[in-house]
This record gives sequence, C-alpha cells and structure tokens, in this order.
Amino acid sequence: MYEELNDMQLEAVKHTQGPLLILAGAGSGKTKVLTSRIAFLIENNVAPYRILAITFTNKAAGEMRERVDKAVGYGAEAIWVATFHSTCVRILRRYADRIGYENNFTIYDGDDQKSLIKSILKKLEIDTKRFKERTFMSVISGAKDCLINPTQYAMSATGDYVKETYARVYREYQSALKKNNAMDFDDLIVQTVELLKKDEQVREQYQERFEYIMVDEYQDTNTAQFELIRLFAGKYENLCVVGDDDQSIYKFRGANIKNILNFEQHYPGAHVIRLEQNYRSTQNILNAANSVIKNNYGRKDKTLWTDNPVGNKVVFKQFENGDEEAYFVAHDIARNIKEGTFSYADCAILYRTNAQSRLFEERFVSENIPYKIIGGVNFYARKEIKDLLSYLKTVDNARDDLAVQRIINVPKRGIGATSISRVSAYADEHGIGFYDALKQAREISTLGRAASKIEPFVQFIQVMRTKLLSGLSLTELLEEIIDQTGYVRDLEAEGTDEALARIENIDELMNKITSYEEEVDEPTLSGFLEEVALIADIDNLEEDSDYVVLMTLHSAKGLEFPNVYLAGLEDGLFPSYMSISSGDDSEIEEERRLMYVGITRAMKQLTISAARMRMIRGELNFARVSRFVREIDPALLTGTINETKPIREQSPSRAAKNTFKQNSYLTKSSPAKRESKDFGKASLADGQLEYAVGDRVRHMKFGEGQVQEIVRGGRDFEVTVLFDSYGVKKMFATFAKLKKI
DNA sequence: CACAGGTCTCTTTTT
DNA sequence: GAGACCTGTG
Repeated sequence: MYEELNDMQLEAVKHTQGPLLILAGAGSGKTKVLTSRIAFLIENNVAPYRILAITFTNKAAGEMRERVDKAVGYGAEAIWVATFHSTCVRILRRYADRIGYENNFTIYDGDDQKSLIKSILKKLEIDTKRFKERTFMSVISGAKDCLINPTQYAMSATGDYVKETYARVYREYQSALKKNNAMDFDDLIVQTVELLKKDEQVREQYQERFEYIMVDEYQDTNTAQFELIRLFAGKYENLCVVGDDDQSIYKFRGANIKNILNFEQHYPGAHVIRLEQNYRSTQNILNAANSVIKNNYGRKDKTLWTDNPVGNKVVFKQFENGDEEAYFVAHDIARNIKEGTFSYADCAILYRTNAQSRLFEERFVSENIPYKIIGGVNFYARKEIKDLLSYLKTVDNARDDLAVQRIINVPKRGIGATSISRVSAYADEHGIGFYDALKQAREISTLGRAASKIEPFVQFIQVMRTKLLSGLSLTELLEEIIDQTGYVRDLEAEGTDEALARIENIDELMNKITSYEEEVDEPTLSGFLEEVALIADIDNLEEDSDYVVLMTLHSAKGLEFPNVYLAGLEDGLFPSYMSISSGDDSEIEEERRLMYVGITRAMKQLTISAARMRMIRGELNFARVSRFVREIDPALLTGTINETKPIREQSPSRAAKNTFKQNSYLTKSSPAKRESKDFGKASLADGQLEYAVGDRVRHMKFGEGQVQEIVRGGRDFEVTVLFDSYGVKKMFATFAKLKKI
C-alpha cells in the first residue's frame, strides 16, 4: 500500500517518533496518510490499543475507522478512533465520579442548555429584555473553550456590571449542571481536562496508554482541546497533528489558530511536513482556490499544485434573485443527469447560511430532484424526537430534570407551568430531584388538587421501568410509550403535512433504536441514549443513495463532490454582514478561508452564483457580487461580473421592478400612482414622520443614507433608503427608527 | 389551564 | 419568514 504514497506522504507515515506537524493542503490525501501511518505503526509492533486517533466529527471518525480496518485487519478494533467528544465521554463514564459527578451523567445539547439558562435567568431575576439567553450561552461556551471556570471568570469581571452578571449566571449554570448530574458539550472536554489534571492516577493511566496520538483537523482545536491533547501526550509525545491553517473556519467556536501556527513553539523539535500535491481537483478549480486564499495574511507558506487535468473553467452566474438562482441550479443538475455527466449524488450545493436551503428545497420538490439537506435542525433536536427521547431518559434514570419537565405535560395532562414551578420549588427546598418530588406529589401542600394529575404520570413511568427490567426490548418500550401516550395518534389526527413529517421522523427513530439493538452486543437504554447524544446530522450522510446534497460551507469541510455549486456569493451574505461591518480584517479572512474550503470541495466542476436581490429575514436586500468572486483570476472564470459600478448607481432591473410592484412598492417617478393607491395619505405620512423623500437620515446599523420613497404599508410606513455603504434597504418606519440629519 | 392570535426579534457558521 | 413570547378569552 505504501507505493501509492508520494515522497512527502511516505515521510509522514514513517516519522513516528516525537511531535510531528503535517500541513496538509486540501485534497492532499491526509486521511490516507493517517490510515497508512496507523498501519505502519502496527506493522512495527505497536500494540493497537496504544494508538489514539482523534477527529472532530463522527463521520470523519467513521470513515477513518473503516479505512483503518481495511488497512490493518486483525487487531484494528482495539485502535481508539473517535471524536474529541466521544473520547472524553468514554473516559468520563469511567471516572467522572472522581470529580464530583456520577458516571451515568447526562449530556445536555444546545436546547437543554437554553432552557436551563432560561430558568436561571428567571431565578436570578435578570431582565431578559436587556440580556439575551443566546449571549449567556456564547459567553459561557467561550469561557469553557478557554478553560476559564466560573471563579476565574468572576475575578476578571469585577467592576463591570455586565460581566458580573455573566459571571453570576455562569456560576449558577455550572452548579445547576452539577446538581442535575449533567454536562454540556463543552464540559465533556473541560471536565476531562479537569480530571486529568487533578487525578494523577487517571492521568498516568492514559498517558501510558496513548503512546501514539494522531489529531485530524488540528487547525480547529480550541484551547481546551489543545490542553487535552497536551495532557494525553504528556509522557511519550509521539503526537502527530494534521491540519491546514487555510481551512480554519471555527474561530467562532473557540478554535485557536495559534495551536497550529505555533505548534513548533509548543513542541520544540517538532518535525514539519508539507503535503502540497492535490489529488482532488482540476487545475482550474485549484488555481481559483489559490487565487482567493493568497489574499490572506499570516498564513503558513504553501502552494498547492496538481497533476490533474486543467478541466473546465469555473462557471460564474448572476441572477436577479434567489428564486432564479435555485431554478438555474436545479436545471443545471437535471441537464447533467440527462447528459450522463454526473449522478445526483455527485452534486452538492453549498451556501453560507442554513436559511438559503429553503429556496433550493422548494425548487427541487417541484422539479422532482432527489435531495437531502444536511444540518439546520439536527434530527435529534426535533421536537417529536426530543419528546420521545425525554420519555426514554425519564424511564432510564429520571435524573435529567429537564427531560422530565419536558414531557410531564406532553400529551396534555393538565399540568401547567404553575404546578411545575411548585414541584420545582419543593424539590429545591428538599434537595431532591424533580422526578423524586413528583413521586411525593401528595406531600407538596402548594399543589392542591394538581397532585392527582401527577400521579398517573409517575405511575406510567414506573410501569415502563418494571417492564423494561422484566425483559421488554428497547423497540418494544418505545412502541409502548408511543402507544400509551397517543403521540402518533394525535399527529395522525392533526393530519397536516407537518404532522406527517413528524410521524416519519418517529418511524426513523424506531428504525434507529431497532438497529442499535441489532448491532450492539449488550444493548441498554442508557447505551442507546448515550450514542444518540453525540450525533450530528452530517454523520447521517449515506454514501449509497443517489441524491443531491445541500449543506452549509462549514458542514462541507472534509467532504468532496465531483460537481459543486457555491450559491449566494454576495457581499453581506458571504462574506457575512457581520464580518464586513466588524471592520476586523481577521473576520473577513476567516470568511475567505471558508470560501477556500468551498472551492476545494469540487473535483471536476465548480459553479458559483450570486443574486442581485435577496429576501433576508423578511427584508429585501440588494447586494454586490461577493468580493471573493472578484478575487478569482478572471482567466479561470466563464461568465462576467455584470456590476462594475457600486450598487447605488444602478437602477433596479426589470425583475426588480416587478417585485416592487408585487409588493406595492412604487417608484419615485410615479407619484400619481401613489396618490391613487393611498388616497393622498402618503403625503400625510411624510408629514407624520420626521423625514420625507429626499431627506438624509441615519440608521443605527446602516449609517447614513437618503430616503428614496415612503409608502403606507399595512399598519406602518415602508421606507426605502439608499444607504451610502450598504445599498438600498426597505424597512418599516417604526422598526427602523431612522433619524433625520 | 389551554389555546388562539398578535407582536417582537433575529443567527451566520456547530461538536 | 419563523419562532419565541405575551395577552386575552373560554
């Protein structure tokens, strides 16, 4: 197998001792190197169980597992191939009791975190108008990514009211987690680090065990993960990390690009190998990627090249709006299928935001193109799935207060918010869990008659437990729950498309639990719940089915497709408005890396598209073609960028005018129409607002601009403003809070 | 306590 | 345009 490797790859495979940094450009065969390296280690008599290979996604782990199994054969199953999170879960399931948790702790997903925070804000009487849950979540997550605990955070926050509030919530949040015997995603890493630092015995055990460590996508590690790896590798330091600083796209999640840029400082004497030959893309595609990424500063110097054919030029298309864009992509795919150039599964549509998937989905449905959307709402985050999982969790151990509270009134049992908070208060008072308090419902004096409504619920859970203990299978248990609660029956009665989709999801859950029972030697309810807790949508991408895949650029990292469409290449969407308005070049650079990732997913054909107008959050936005498209060497592109002038000088296209008409927007040049439509009220409107057509105004976000038109809408005035820096925006007067200047 | 209807806000990106 | 939140009614 080694003869397939080029010199650099071979060197990386054979360099097994000491720290090694492999800078692997996109499509340079890094997975092949990693798997070959594992095979090589084993051939050289390294015990399989002393090898650890860490990835970010289950999909990547699964892929590597498969390839390792193939390359190694006997003993491969002993190699530890896993994601950061599942690695940590595995360790914590054994030793969490040494840091004050029980080993059967539950794992909270984003939804759970959110509701926990919500209840904390209520408890601390924090004004949710001024402070948003989201902010707390990201502050806490950010702190954890950097291994800052509540006490440390509080110390750095003194004197700053806002930060002190964050600190209070963080502290409360963390102690609530502990009380619930729960960890959030970040905790899985943080607590493992904590465990390894505190407990010498555990640390030494794993340091001894992990003689050889490999980390994939190293550019995306955050400080906590860096520390985790450092601890793991503490004894042998046979640490091989693979990454590409040009593909670092998770800064918002705490990824610290310095981990890879400064690897040689962290590990003096580290050997560095560059993999610069690309085996994936055509020359045109690769050159397009190179011409974009070279605009970034502070990169590790490298130039990707390929022996592959030159290939077709990159196609650039510009459309009036998002509908037309989706229409084109659908028909382009249909054409490729018809001509036999590509199969559906060869095609992928990549975009910056999940919201963009909708237009494509609608179009694909009407054109009968099979598709699959990855991401958006995770399967296991869907309401119906979370409800049923909450039942399972409650039957399993009921330690998860959130799960119990979620389902206590699903279906309706007449137990409302008031009763729940009374039970909660009682539980707090007596230092017991929520479910235990439910069991004693009769003792809770404040409940009154509501107690009688709670009893059947508790009874139901207890019966399920008994049945499970007496040998009911997991599939049967779930069936019983669905049956007894009437969950599916209610949905059937509803009969809407949405309800039917939910039933399909429930069927899917049944399939998953059944296949879990078939695949695992000793299936347990806890085991199933645990497996499910760490699954992301991308992991469910099935290779053998034939459908077009739609996903965000972030989800696409690590994947490749013969025919790729990059959609929505507009300034303000990609790069995002946030990154442009931050004025921080490093944010644009991160977006540019995302563009680089997107381009390099394509093997044979790449199509880039943009729309002049797009509805974003109910607002019609005009945008110029993304700066990233301009950065591509024009010699590599077909199609021209039809927009050399800034947006403010261009008149709306025909299609744009049509849209205006549909939305009853009138052009400035036809006051007569406005009169007839609004019976002269428009001029009254101009008088009521402090500004009129032609005035200069200021907007909080968009800065200064000129009012183009004011039209009376349903209950408000719709104002169209030409902003100096952001082009034309339409907005409601009460919402926009424009100030005349 | 449940439900319907209205209002307000808003996300890039996710393990 | 969707989802969370609030309010009023039965």
